[in-house]
Amino acid sequence: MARGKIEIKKIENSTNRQVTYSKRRGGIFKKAQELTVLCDAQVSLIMFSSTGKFSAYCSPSTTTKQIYDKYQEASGINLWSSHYEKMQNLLNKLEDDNNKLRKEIRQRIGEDLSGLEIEGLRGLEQNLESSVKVVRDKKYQVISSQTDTKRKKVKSLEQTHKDLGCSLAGKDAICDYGIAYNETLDYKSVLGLANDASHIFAFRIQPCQPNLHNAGYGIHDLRLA
Amino acid sequence: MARGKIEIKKIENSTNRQVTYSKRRGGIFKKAQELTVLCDAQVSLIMFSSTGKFSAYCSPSTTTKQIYDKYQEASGINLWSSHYEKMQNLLNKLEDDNNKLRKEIRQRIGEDLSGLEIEGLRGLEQNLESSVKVVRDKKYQVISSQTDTKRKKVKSLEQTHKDLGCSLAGKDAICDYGIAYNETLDYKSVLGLANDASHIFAFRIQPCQPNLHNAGYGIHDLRLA
DNA sequence: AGCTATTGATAATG
DNA sequence: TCATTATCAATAGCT
Repeated sequence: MARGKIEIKKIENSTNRQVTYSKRRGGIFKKAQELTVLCDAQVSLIMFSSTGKFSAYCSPSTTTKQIYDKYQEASGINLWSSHYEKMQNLLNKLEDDNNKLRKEIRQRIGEDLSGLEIEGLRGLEQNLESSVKVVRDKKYQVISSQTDTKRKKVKSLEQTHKDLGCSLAGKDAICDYGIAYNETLDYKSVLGLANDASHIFAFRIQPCQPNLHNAGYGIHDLRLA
Repeated sequence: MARGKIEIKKIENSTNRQVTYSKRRGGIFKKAQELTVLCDAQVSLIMFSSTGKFSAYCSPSTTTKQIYDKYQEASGINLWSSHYEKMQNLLNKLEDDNNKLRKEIRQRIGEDLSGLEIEGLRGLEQNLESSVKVVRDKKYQVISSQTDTKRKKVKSLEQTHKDLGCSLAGKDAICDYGIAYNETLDYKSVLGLANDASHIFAFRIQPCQPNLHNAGYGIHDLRLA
């Protein structure tokens, strides 16, 4: 040191602290580099200032990662195990969940029933029947809601027409609206002639023909983990 | 330095090199410690001598692992990226799959139908009906197989009885066997009075009463990712 | 950033 | 390895 020695304790003046940090950082880096050359050593030096600025030195013959890997071996302190193990556990859990979910779906679509006894089959059957009922009810609900909407729209149009005084031959006009109404309500969907949205379900299957199942597995292959 | 300056190049004399290493190592550690205190810095210093001896310093306010983690962030060099990223990707994919599977199951049990249009509902309904049919067929198959087995067993027992010459009043004996047969065949399961195996399915639900669904979610909570 | 008086580090030696 | 010490290097305080 110079111009008087200093006590080794935190420099409270922030500017002085920063200046000293810069100077001494340079000094240590130089020392590290000299040690590397003079003594054929491998050095890794990482530092963060009080403001969070980071600097690092590493001997040219190696890398920071290598030094830390060697450090782990030498010290017996495993730097990654906690992270790694956590991830591994989470991974295993997710894979396990996934398999259970896939198996459940497979049973729900009528595959892989061999593991089930009579009680299980009964339970599954009842369960599926309940589900069908819910879906069917929902479907009817949607249909009737759609029908209502269209009907109201037609009525509203009729009213508008009347209000405008556009008097065509009354009977024919109503007849036309009737046709419009029927065309607007999507016949195909009500009658089930189209099934365009079935891609939502991964399984567009014929459960009695297992060899055909794969065709519809767009999203998940239930056989893989 | 002292008693004459030295050139910064590898010290060839091995003993001198070792001595210098020891001295300078102490010097750097002292400098690191001083920097830590004076400037409130965080320092990690790891070094290996040419003979493989390792020494390390770390600021008391932190750990080598923390410094290393910070170093990775600051430098942008992810030192375990190869392992870590692969795992992270796999993890994300599994979580994604998981969510899709859960959603699919939720729809298959009649929950979460709000996202489906009329076409989707039709598809799901048909799909579920197919599944019910498969399960029902399988159930009947199991039942009849069980029945056959029992029937054969009874016949075999009758035969044994005859062969042993244990002649009770013929008619009564047959009647008794009949009762035994009926008792052995699990009535409860055939009639659906018991449902013991339904724990296989996460959902023992009444789909029309969503507030009751949770009760049966033994394995997976489908609402969580 | 430079400067320099002063202290600290250390090479050579015992 | 340890201590000594003559030198050189690092740097605190100042500009």
